[in-house]
Amino acid sequence: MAEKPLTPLAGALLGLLHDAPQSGYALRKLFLTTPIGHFSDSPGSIYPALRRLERDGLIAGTIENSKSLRPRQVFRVTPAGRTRLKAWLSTPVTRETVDDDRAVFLLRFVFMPGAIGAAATVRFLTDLEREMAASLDDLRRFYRAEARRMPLSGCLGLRAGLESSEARLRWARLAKRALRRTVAAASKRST
Amino acid sequence: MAEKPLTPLAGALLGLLHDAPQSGYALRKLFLTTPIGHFSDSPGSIYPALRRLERDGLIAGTIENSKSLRPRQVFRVTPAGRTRLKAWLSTPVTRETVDDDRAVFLLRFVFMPGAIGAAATVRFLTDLEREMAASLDDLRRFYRAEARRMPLSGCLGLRAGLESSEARLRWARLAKRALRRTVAAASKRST
DNA sequence: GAGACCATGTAATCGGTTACATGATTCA
DNA sequence: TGAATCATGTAACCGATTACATGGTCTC
Repeated sequence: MAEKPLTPLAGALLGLLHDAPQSGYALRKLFLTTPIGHFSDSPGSIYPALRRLERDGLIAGTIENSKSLRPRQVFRVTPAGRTRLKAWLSTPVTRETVDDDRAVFLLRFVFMPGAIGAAATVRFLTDLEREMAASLDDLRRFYRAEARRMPLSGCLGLRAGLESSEARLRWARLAKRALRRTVAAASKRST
Repeated sequence: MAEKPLTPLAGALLGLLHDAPQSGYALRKLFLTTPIGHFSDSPGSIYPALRRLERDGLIAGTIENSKSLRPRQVFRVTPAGRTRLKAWLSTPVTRETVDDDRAVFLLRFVFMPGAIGAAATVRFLTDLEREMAASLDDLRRFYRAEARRMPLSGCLGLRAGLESSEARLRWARLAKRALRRTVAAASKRST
C-alpha cells in the first residue's frame, strides 16, 4: 500500500465530511463563504476531488431526493476514510510540517479534536511548538549572519518571515493552553 | 497577447536572475540554502522552468567554460524579461494579493526596489496596508459572528488566521517606514 | 417570464514534483 | 579510489485550475 499523504484539498474535504456529511455544493459554499484554507470554490476543483476520494473508497455518496426533484449527492466518510483521516492527522510533526507555506498543519489541527481527540491534539501542539521554535531559531541565525550582506528589501523580507514565525509560535502556545483547559475540565467531570 | 501573470516560481527565477545572472545550479543552491519562498530545489523543478522562460524570450542562457571543462549555462534577463518582471511587480494590489497563502506579495516585494524603485515599492506597501487592513476587518467580523457557533478548534484556527494577519499588517507598516527613510535620505543626497 | 440560485458535471491545460539518469571534477 | 559535489537534464504522473456546459427551481 504505502499510502501517500492526502493532498491539502483531499484532507480538507475528508475532514469536513467527517464533521458533517454533505453535498459537493455545500462544500463549495463553505470554501466560498468561510476562511478555511484557500481552496478554489469552482466545481472543476471539488467534484473531481470528491470522485477521487470515492474511487479510493474513502467516502461514499448517497443520492437524496432522487426521482427528478432536485437530486443531491450527500457524501459520507467510510470506515476506511476515517482510518485514513486519522492517519493523516497523526503524521509526525517534522520541520516540513511547520515550514510549509500553505499552513496545512492548521487545517489538520482544526479537524483533530473531533477525529483523534483533545489529548492527541495537545500532543500535536507540543510537537508543533518544538519544531516551530527550532525553525524560528534557524531563521534568526540566518538573519544575523546574512542581513548585513543583503539589500534592505531582502532584510525586510526576512523580517516578515520572522514576524510570522513568531506569531505562529505564540499561537501554538495559546492554542495548547486553551485545549488543556478543556481536557482538564473533561477529566474533572469524569471523576 | 494578454500575458498571464508569472507563476510564483517563474517570478522568483526572473527576479533572482535580474538581481544577478547565474546558472540553474546556483539558483538551486539558493532555494536550498536560503529561506526564499518554499520552492523545490530539485532539478526537475528548476530546469524546466528555466527552459520555459527561455522559450518565452524572458531570459537567455550563454554557455561559459564551453569546451569540455565544466560547461555552465548562465542565464540573463532579456529586455523583454525585464519588462515582464516589472509588469508582474506592478500588478495592482487586490484582496487576492494579500489573501494568498503562499505570500507571493512578499516575493514581489523583495525584488521591487531593484526593479521598479523604492518609491514604487512604498506605494505598493501603502496599497498592501489598505487591503490587509480590510482583510483583517473581514476576518474579525467573521470571528465575532461565527465563533460561538463553532467548535473550539475552529475558533482557534480562526485565531491563527487573525494573529498572522495582524503580524503581516504590522510588518507592512514597519517595512514602509524603513523604506521611506531610504527614499528621504536619497532625495536629500540628491539636492 | 426573467434572473438568481441550486447542483453537478466534463475537457483541456499546465506547472510542479518525484524519480531516474548522466558524467565530470575535487578532495580525502 | 571512492565519495561528495558540480551541473544538467528527461519522463511520467498527477492534481488543481479555468472555462465551458447543463438543467431544474424558486422568487419577484
